[in-house]
Amino acid sequence: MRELSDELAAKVRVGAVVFAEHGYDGTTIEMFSRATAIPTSTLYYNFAGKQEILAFLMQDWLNRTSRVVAEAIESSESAAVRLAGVIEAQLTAMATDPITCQVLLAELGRLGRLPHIADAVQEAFHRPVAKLLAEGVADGSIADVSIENTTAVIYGAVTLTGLHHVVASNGDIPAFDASTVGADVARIIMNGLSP
Amino acid sequence: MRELSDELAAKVRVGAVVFAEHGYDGTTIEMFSRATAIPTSTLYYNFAGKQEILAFLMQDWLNRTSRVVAEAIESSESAAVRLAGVIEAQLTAMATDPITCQVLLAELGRLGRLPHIADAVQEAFHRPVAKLLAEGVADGSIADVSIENTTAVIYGAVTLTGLHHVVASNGDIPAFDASTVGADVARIIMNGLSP
Amino acid sequence: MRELSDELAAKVRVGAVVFAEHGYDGTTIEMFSRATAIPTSTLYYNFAGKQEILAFLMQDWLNRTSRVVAEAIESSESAAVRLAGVIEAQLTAMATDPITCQVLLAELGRLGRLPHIADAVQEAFHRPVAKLLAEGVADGSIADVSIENTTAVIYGAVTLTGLHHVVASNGDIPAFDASTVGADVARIIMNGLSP
Amino acid sequence: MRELSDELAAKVRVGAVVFAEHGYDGTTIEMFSRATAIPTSTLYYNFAGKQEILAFLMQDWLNRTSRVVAEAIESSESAAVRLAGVIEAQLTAMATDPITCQVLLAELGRLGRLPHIADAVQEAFHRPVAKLLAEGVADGSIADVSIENTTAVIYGAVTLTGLHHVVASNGDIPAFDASTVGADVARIIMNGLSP
DNA sequence: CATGAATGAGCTTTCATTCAT
DNA sequence: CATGAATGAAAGCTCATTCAT
Repeated sequence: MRELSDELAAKVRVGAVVFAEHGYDGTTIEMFSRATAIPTSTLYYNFAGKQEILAFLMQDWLNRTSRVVAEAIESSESAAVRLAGVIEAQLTAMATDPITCQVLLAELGRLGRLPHIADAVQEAFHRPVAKLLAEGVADGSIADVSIENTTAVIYGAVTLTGLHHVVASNGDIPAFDASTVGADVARIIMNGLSP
Repeated sequence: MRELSDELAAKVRVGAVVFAEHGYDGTTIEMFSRATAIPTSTLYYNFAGKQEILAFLMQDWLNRTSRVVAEAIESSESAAVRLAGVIEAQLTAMATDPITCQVLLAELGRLGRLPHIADAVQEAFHRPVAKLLAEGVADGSIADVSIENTTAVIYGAVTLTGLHHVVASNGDIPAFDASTVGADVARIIMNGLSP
Repeated sequence: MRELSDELAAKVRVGAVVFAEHGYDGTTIEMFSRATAIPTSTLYYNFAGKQEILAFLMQDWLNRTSRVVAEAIESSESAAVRLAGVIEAQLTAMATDPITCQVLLAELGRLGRLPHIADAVQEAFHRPVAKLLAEGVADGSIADVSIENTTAVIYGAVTLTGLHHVVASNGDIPAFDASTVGADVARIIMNGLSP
Repeated sequence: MRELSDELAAKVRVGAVVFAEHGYDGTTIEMFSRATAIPTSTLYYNFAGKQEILAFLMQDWLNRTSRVVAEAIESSESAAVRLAGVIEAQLTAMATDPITCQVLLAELGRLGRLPHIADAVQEAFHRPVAKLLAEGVADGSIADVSIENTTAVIYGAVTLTGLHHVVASNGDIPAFDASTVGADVARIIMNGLSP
C-alpha cells in the first residue's frame, strides 16, 4: 500500500459507507470507485487489493480510537473510575464515526484474520480493559473476577450497545450521546442490576 | 422453500460448518454441495437460493434456542434469578451448537434483513430479557434501569462471551461449560465489578 | 409420442399461448405444466420431449388448415378464382387460431428442421398455391410467371398480412375478418397495384 | 453498450453466422466468443448482455439498409417506378448480407420487442413503402388500395421471397441476383397475376 | 503518475429429463 | 398409469485484478 495523498485518503474514507451498506463481499470495486470518484485502476495503484482498502479504513479508525482510549486510561484515579472512562471513550469513538465502526463489527470475522487489524482491535478494546481489571483488583477498586470472561463481557456490552444505537441513529453524527449511554453501561458493569 | 424430508434436513445441517469456515459469501454452493453430498440442483429444488439455505439453518437453531429460553423463564423464582437462568440457557444453546451460533453472529448483518430471522433473534435473545427486566423492576429484584441499554448490554455480554469461548474451543461439543461461564456473566450483570 | 386422450389433448392445446408469449426457448416445461395443469412428468409420459409438444400443437393446426385449403381448391372454377379461395382459406385458418399460427411463424426456423412439420407447411401453404399456378397457366387464367418466386410472394403476402392482423388483434377470435383481408390480398396478387 | 473500437466491431460482425446457424437461444456466449475470438468477459465489458450483441448486429444492418432504401426513394420518377426501386434495394441488402437478414427474420419476434430495433425495421421496410403508396395514389401511378394491407403484402412478398433465396443459396455472396428477383416481385406487385 | 480497456476464473442458477413409487 | 422428487449438464454473467498508454 502506497502512502496516500491527503486528498485521496479523504476520498477513500467516503467509501466506507458503501461497505456499510452492502457488506464487504456485496461491495464491488466498481461500486466503490463510483462512490468515491476514484477510478478502479487508481485504487489498485494505491492499494494491493480490495481487502487492503477495507483494512486501511479500519486501521485508520482503530488507531484514532486507541489514542483516545489510551488517554482515558492515564489518569491517577482508581482503576474503576478509569474503566468507566475507557468505556465512554470507546462509545465516543463509535458515535463519532458510526459508519466505520459498523463495518468493523460486521466484518470482524474477516478482519480478525488480518494480524495487524486483530492487533489494533486488541489495542483499542481488549488490552486497556484487561489492564484496568488487573490494576483494579490490585488497588481494591474492582472485585476479584475472571479477567477473561469479564473482558469479553465488557467488550460485548460496549460494542453491541454502541452498535444498537448506531443502527438506530439515522446517519446523524454523533450517532448517539456517548456520555449518557456510557454512564448507563458503566453503571451496569460496575454496580450490576441488583437494587 | 419446500418441506424437507428428515433425511435431507439432516444432511443440510451438516453444511453449517462450511458457512462457519468460509463465511456466507466465501461459501460456494458447490462447496456446500460437496460437504453435504446433496447435488446443487437438489439444493435448488428444495431451497429458493443460497440465502434460504442459510436462513433454514439459523431458523432451525433459533427456534430450538427460543424453546429452551422460554422454559428457563417460566419458573416461580424472582425475575433476577430467572434472568440468570435465561443467560445460562442462551449460553447452553451456544455451547451445544457452536458452529451454527458462530455463523449466526458472523452473518447477523445479512440475516437481520430477513424479517423472520430478525424476529427469531428477538424471540430467542431480546424479548425474554426485556420481559424479565420489566418484571424484575416490578418485583423489586432488579434496579430501575434503562431497559433499552440494559437489554443491549446483556445481549452483548452473553453473545460475545459465548462467541469468545466458541472460537477458543476446538470443535468440542459442548464448546464450553455453559454453567460456569453463565454464572460468571450473570454475576457481573447482577452484582457488577465493585468489590 | 403416445396417443393422447381427448381430455389431455384439450389441456395441451391450452398451452400454445405460453409458447406464443415466451417463445419456444423462453418457455420452460414447468411453465407449460402450470399453464395446462399437467404435471411435467405426465407431459414426459406422453411426449418424447419439449419439442414434440410444440410439434403436436403445430401439426394439429396445419392438418386442419390443409383440409380447409384442400376444400377450397376443389371447385370447378378457374384457377385464378380458386387461388383467391385458397388465400382466404389460409387467412381464415390464421384468424381462427391466431395463437398457434403466431407460434408457427415465430418458430418456423426450428420447425422447418422437423421433416414432418416442414412437409405439413408445404401441404398447407406451398403445394396448393404451386398447383393452382400451374393450372392457371394452363387454363389461361394466370399469366406465365416464375412459379418459384410467385409461390414465395404469395406465401409471404398471405402469412405476413395475416400475422400483422393477428398481432394487432387483442386476443379476439377470430382475430380479424379473413374475407375482407383475403379479398384485399387476392386483389393485389391478381391485379397488382397499377391503377 | 459502449462505443466499440472498429477492430472490435469487425470481430463482432463475424459472429452473426453463429446466430444464423443456431438461433439466438441456441447460441451460447461461449460459442460466440470462440467464433469471434473475443473473450466472453470482453463481450460483457462492451455489451450489456447477449441480447445487446444481437441488437447491435441487426441495428448495424438495418441502418445500412435504410440508407440504401432512402436513396432509391429519392428520384423524380413516378411512385410506381420508385416502388420497384425500393423493392430491389431491399432485396439487394438481403442478398448482400444474407446471414444477418436471416437472423433478423428468424428473431423478429424477440427483436420486435426492442423499440429501437422495431423502429429501424419500420424505417427500412415499412415507412418507405407506405410513403410511396400514398404518393402513388396521389400521382395516379398506383391504384387506390388499403395502405395497411398493401404494406403488409409487400413486406411479406419481399422478405419471404428474399429469405427463400437466401436459404437456398449456399453461403454465396451475393446470395442471389437481386435485380432478377426484384423485377419478378415488383412485376407481380404492380401487375398481378392476371394474364 | 493515473487510467481506460481488457480478461481469467468462477459462481449462482436454470431446466430438460428421469425414475421409483 | 401418473407423478413427486431428484439431478446432470450447462449457461449467462460478474468481478477482482492487470497493463499498455
